[in-house]
Amino acid sequence: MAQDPALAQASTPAAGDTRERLLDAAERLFAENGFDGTSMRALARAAGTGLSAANYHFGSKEALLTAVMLRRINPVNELRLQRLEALEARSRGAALPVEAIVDAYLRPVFEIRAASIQRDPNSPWLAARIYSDPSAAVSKLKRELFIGVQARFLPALQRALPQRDARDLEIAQQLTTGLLVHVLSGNVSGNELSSTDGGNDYEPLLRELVGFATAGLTRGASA
Amino acid sequence: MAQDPALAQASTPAAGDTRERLLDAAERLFAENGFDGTSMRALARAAGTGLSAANYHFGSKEALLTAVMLRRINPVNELRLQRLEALEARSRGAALPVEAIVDAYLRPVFEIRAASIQRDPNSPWLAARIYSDPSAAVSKLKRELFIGVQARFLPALQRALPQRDARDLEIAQQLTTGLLVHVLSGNVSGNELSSTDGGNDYEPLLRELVGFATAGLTRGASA
DNA sequence: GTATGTTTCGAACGATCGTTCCAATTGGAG
DNA sequence: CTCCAATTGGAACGATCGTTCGAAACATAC
Repeated sequence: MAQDPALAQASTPAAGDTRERLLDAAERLFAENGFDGTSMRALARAAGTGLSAANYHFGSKEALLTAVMLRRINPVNELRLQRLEALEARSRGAALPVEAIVDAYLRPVFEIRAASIQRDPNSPWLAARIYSDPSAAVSKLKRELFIGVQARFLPALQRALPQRDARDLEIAQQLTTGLLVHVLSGNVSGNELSSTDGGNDYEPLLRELVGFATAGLTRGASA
Repeated sequence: MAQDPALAQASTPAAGDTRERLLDAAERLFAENGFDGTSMRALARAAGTGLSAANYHFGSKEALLTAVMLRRINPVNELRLQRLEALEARSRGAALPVEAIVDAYLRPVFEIRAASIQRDPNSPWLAARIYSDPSAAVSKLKRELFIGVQARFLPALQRALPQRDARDLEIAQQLTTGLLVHVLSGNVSGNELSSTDGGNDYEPLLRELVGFATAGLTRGASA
């Protein structure tokens, strides 16, 4: 049956973005119901595709999870490192302010989310909630994605706080990550990371977060 | 077939502690693999019981989860409130040191775990890891169990830090809970909450935790 | 002894899981 | 047009899920 071309195009919706729609749906559902709590069927239905499309594009549920996490985390980590390097380039070897390091570590998460929301107000951004998923598949990925950046930021913190015990400082750094995860998991009230204001209303929360972490890292040492 | 009485008794192991063994196994498995990632069959096998025993004692998987969490959290919350009241009774209306409030909030978790380990070195203590479970069943319980105690501690913090904005202070309090959850989730290296030293080696980690949280809560205000 | 209520177990139920297979459809290249 | 590779949807697979059921095994009171 001869169809209107525009309609025919709609029958294969938006031409090959099935893969992206699957990623979006997976991100949202994994975040809301966890990895084990999300079925491939619910995922395919949310993406508006058939069940086998997900397995065709990603091979398995676990591979889909990996793709979801990498898509969100890689830009964040790149921006983090870029900020840190910019700070170091400007300071010419001198120790950086702790608050600047913390800001370079935390802010990119919110910035990239805001950019994502401005592109699409309905863009899911619950990826970080996945980090608290106890599923074995998640735990494996989690470490790999966090450890690289943390290892890069730790020396900067040590140079900024030479008087603090290196071991304690490492713990404090991991606690900072804990703060971030807790916020992004939605466990902090007032965490309206919604689309109002184009996702740019994160500043008060981020400020509290940076201040809290900076204070915790510094601790008695000269700020 | 006539059996040795001791052997016959062993066939019904330890006489009716099936319920407790189910709770222990559930706590361990829920913490390791999440709520959705733990099957009733794996749970029964770990407890050394039949599959239907769990449903007989608890009625459903979700009810079992509730029982697991209540068993661990109630003693902790009671001890928390008891400590806070003791502090207030001694100060006779004066504002409490922030660090003392934070200590009263965080320390009971580690103390009760240490006591639990001394009773049974193999005692599971991963209950708090459940808090990071994104399962819907967990989320529902979580708020109820946390909110009561937080609401009791917040006024004490506000009296101790009257110069801080009440709203920011509430966020900071929730961030403190985030620190605790992150530590108990095993995401902080050096978190060897193992049975060595009878579980009493938590002091360095707890000290870092209290110090971090206190600094974050206080922030610029006079300590 | 019998009777009663509690506890445990193994089998089975229907539902849903992740994955696989196959036919149908699509979009270009020759 | 034909042909080919990429993509999609629907049916089906075996496995496992939470739960239910009925028959044994148990302790206890009479």
